[in-house]
Amino acid sequence: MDVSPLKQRFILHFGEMGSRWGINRTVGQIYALLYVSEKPLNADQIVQALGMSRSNVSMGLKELQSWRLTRSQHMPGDRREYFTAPEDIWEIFRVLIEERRKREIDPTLTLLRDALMEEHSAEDEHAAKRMADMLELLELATEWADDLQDLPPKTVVQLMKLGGGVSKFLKPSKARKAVDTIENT
Amino acid sequence: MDVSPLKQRFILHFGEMGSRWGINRTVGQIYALLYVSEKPLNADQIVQALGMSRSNVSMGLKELQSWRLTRSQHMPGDRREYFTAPEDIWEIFRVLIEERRKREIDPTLTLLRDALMEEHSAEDEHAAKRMADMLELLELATEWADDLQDLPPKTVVQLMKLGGGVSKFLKPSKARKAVDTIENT
DNA sequence: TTAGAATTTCAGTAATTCCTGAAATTGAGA
DNA sequence: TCTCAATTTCAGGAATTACTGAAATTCTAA
Repeated sequence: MDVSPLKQRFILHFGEMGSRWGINRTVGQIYALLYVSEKPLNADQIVQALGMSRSNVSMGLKELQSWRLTRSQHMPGDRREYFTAPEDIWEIFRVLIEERRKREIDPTLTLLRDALMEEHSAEDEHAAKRMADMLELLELATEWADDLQDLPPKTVVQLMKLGGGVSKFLKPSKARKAVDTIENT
Repeated sequence: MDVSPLKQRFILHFGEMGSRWGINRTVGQIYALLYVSEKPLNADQIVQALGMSRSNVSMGLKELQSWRLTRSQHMPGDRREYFTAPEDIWEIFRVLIEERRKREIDPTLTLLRDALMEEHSAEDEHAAKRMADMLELLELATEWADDLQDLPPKTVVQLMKLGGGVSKFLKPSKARKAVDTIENT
C-alpha cells in the first residue's frame, strides 16, 4: 500500500489527536486511513499502509466497530473482509455524538439519579443541590441532542447556519406569537 | 476533612470517569470535591479529604486552572490559597465546551486548512474531497458553537427546551416569511 | 469433512502516564 | 533583609495502557 504525502499527513495527525479523543494512536490512524481511502481496504492492506502488527489492526477495527465508525463488506470471490468509513460526514458526526454521550454522560446521569433518590442528611443539602443542578443540565442537554439527532442533516445545517439568530424566535414577542398563530391554523 | 458518603460517591465516580473525559483520576476527584463543597478549600484540606500527595494536588489544581474550571481566592489573615468551582453550572458547561474545542477540534481545523491550501495530485482528489467535507463540517459546527456561547444561558435553556421544534422556523413557509416581515418592521 | 486462509485472542513486553517524596522556589510578614 | 510557611518542580518508581508475535479459533470452498 502506497500512502500519498497528503494522506500520510492526515493519518499521522489523527494518530496524534487520538489520545485527546479518548482512542489510541493506532485506532486513530486506521480510521483516518479508511476515511480518506476511495476503496474499501482489508486488514492486510491496512497493515501494509500503516506498518503496525496484524493483531493490532484486528483490535483497532474491532474498537472502531464498537464506535460504529466503520462498516465492513465482502468482495465477490474474496473471503477477506473489507472496511470503509461511512460516506456521509453528517452520519459520522451524529454517531460520534451519540457514542460519546453513551460513554461520557450516561454513566454520570445514572449515578446522579441513583444518588439523589436516596435520603441525605442536612449537611449534604448543598452537595445535593449541586448534584441536582448538574443532573438538570445533563438531562436537558441530552434530550436536546436526541431531538437534533432526529432532524434530517439538511435541517441541522440550516439551523447551524442560522447560528445565534435562532434566538429571535424565542423572545415572547410579536414575531413569536405570530408564528404560533400561523402554525396553529 | 470529613467527606460524607454522598460526596464520597460523587467524587469517586468523577475519578473513574476522568479517564473517559481526558483527565486523570485525581484531577477528576479534586474537581468533584470542589464542585460539591460549600466553602472554598485550600490544598491541604484537599489532601486530607482525598488522601493523595500534596504535590499531586498542586499539579491537579494547576491543570484545573488551565481548563478554567476553578477559581482561587484568599481569606483574610490567611496566606494560603482557597479554591472553588464556579457557582453557575451553565458557565461551567460553556467553558468546558470551549476548552474541549480548543484542544480537540482546533488543531485539526488548522491541519485541514494547511493541507488543503497546497496543491495535490490527481490521485489525491478523493482524499482532498473527504478532507474538505470534514473541514466544512468542523467550521460550521464551531461557528455555531461560538454563536451559542454568546447567547445568555436563559436563552440557551429556552432553545434546548424547544428541542426539535426549532426546525419549524426553518421551512421556507408562511410562518417563516411572516416572522421576517414582522422582524423587519 | 477437511485444508488452509483469515481472523481473533492473549500472555508478555514496551511505552506511556500517573503519582510521590524530596528539594527548590516563592512570597508575606517581622 | 530574613525567616519560614506555602507552593511548585522534578526525578524516579508505580500503575496503566498499548502493541506484538505466537497460538488458537473461525470459516469458506473444495
